[in-house]
Amino acid sequence: MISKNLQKQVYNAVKTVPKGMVTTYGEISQAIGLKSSRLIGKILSLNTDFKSIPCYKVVKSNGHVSGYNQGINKKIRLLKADGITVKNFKIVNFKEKLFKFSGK
DNA sequence: ATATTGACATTTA
DNA sequence: ATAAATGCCAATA
Repeated sequence: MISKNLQKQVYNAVKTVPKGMVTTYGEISQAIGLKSSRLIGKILSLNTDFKSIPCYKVVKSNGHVSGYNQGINKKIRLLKADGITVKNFKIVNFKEKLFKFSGK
């Protein structure tokens, strides 16, 4: 189990991502103050509470969409709904869609 | 204390 | 391009 405090930090970070933007596990981990992306994936997997946490905005650093308990297909669909173009499980213009917390 | 695992990232070859 | 190795944090056995 992950400390709820960690989860809370992850949720906060994900919610900070503006519409039409996505983020990566690495960015979130940095935003939390860690350097490991694995924690993020695990925490999100424990919750997958897409009602409150838009974890569909979280993708891999290379722009490849992965990880979604509800189904990767669903995640892509949600991304498209946010204005993100996904092509063959990859985000188009990923760099332009990537939102960096880097900072505060 | 160590070993394993997890929706991963980065570097090197 | 892919494959292998290393790093990293937290929880569990």
